[in-house]
Amino acid sequence: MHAYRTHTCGALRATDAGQSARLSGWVHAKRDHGGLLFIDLRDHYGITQCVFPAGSPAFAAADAVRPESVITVTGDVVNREAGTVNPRLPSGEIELRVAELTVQSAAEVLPMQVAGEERFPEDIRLKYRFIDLRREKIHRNIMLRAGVIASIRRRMIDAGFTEFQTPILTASSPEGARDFLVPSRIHAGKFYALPQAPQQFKQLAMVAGFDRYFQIAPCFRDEAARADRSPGEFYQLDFEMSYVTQEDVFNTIEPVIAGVFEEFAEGRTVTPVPFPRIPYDAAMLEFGTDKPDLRNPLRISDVTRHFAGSGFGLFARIAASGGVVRAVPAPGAATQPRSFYDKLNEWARAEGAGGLGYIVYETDGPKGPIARNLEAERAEAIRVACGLNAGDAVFFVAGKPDTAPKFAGAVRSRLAEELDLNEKNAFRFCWITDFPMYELNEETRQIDFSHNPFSMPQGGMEALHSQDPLTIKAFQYDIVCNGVELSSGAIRNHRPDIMIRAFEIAGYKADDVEARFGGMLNAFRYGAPPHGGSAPGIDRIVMLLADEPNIREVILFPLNQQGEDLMMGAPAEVPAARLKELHLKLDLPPKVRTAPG
RNA sequence: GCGGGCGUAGCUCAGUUGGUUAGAGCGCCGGCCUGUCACGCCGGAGGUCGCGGGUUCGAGUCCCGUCGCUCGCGCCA
Repeated sequence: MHAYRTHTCGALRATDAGQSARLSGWVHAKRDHGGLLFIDLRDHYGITQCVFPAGSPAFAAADAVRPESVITVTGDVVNREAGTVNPRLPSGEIELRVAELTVQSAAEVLPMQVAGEERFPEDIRLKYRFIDLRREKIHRNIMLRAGVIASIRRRMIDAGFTEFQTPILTASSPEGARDFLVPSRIHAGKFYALPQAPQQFKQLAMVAGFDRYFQIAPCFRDEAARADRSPGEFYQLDFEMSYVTQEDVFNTIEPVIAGVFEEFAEGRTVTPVPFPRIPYDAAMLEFGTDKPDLRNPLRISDVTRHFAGSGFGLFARIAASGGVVRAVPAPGAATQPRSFYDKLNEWARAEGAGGLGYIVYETDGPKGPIARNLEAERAEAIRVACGLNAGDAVFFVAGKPDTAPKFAGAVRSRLAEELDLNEKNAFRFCWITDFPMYELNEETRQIDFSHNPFSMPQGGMEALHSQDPLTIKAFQYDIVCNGVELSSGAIRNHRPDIMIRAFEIAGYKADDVEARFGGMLNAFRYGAPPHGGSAPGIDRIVMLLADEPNIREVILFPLNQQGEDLMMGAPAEVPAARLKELHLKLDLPPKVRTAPG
């Protein structure tokens, strides 16, 4: 018989009754009945109940063993008597009658329990992650993550992509977030940077003629954490394709994403391909955000013209001074009590809005403070414009064109929650397309790139010379699922002349561009294919599929919000000799935290 | 960098208007129990109420500061 096990703890069934078996695993739970003792033995595969009858030699050993100790037990597989079968356990028809018990590793008293569903504080869970990961939910999440990544690899390879590894020790990225730096020992005073994304490498792979690249790529950014953003590092499905238009990219990656979600959907519905394509401007109008949750059926409309010159003075004045009025429908809300409207108005004020006006369309006409001052035909026109019927209501957000639409988006989310309108058990995807190439920096009054400066402007060189920069769109797109931005991508600018002009508009001189992005520009001078791609976030995909609001629930060994590894003790101080070797001298701020607590 | 919330036993939490010896459940230790399955029952140990200062006859409770955790803003190709 094998030294540790003949079966796993999830393997034995009624058909195995009569055999002898050896199992190894953790003591999940122990139930001592005096003359009879049960141990639920757990491993990666499942749980098997082990019985230690009175007087058996293993009884005393079982009595002494603490939960989460690792033991090996040998005995006979027996059918459970009628009435003692556990239908919640796959192995619940049998149990192991133990004759021999060996303790492989005795556990000390635990800082947190594995059995049960008690919640434990994050710092304890992270410090004892190896115990936390034994718990069913997170163990399953990590296995889900592995399954998702395997599925992505299979589907990408089937779609003709090749996986490459790009450097981890590389040069500082030209844009975006703060880099993690690694000092060079050989080159005094110089630093490597960890890649924020393999952006330039994948583009260079296209220039090198590989046609379709992908990688489950680690990315490093020295920025603050959020619930849906892990500090320091994360993974993305980084991919790039040559000789493609934006539609080619969409048509290629949609089946991969939809396929992965369908594979792990477990009864939840997935948007069929092709995913809806929503231009940025339309998204900002209808949803008040560039990452709309399409499970929410509400659509915002612009009703500025209905209030312009109307009897409702407040909105008329806002309309006259260049402001906008946005309408958020609230179907069926006419039956809501007055407190419903008051509560929302209070919330709006707390959020910094002036308030939240509304019209309720009763069977005998429009009601509410606004309706009293608004001409009946205008109220009727708004009803028609918003597609409302008697019994519905509509809320209004009025203000400046840059803030009112976003707040209307918040109202849309809030109303759907309050009225319980969001579709359940669904993954609703869309593409957001046609992002603006540039935006006006409110502080400096200068024109900045609004997203990636390496995106191809729509209209190419001609647009850059003839159009108002703020009206130029880029071939830049996001995938959004249930209000979560999964990825952002673009058709890249592969033409040095167009790139220099694009940077010129954003205030960069040609020399600066050459100095900062010379490597890539140079590559584009020796024959570069038109190319584009994207990079969906792996962690966020798994979060959605696992239905977890916190990204740390889908990462094996995450850092805490302060970017510390409480288990390994990172970051850590290093010996003076190592610093000297790296030509570094510390210049610490006055208050240095030496030890936690 | 800024703001909200939290901090009481190993863990989850309760703790009245500031009042005398700070509680419960889980866990731990001991005892009882032959069919439980997060077993049950009885008993026990376990506390610098995050830390420091202040107000007060008296502080877990009020005030100030500070530290930690967490959520958000800034930031995030």
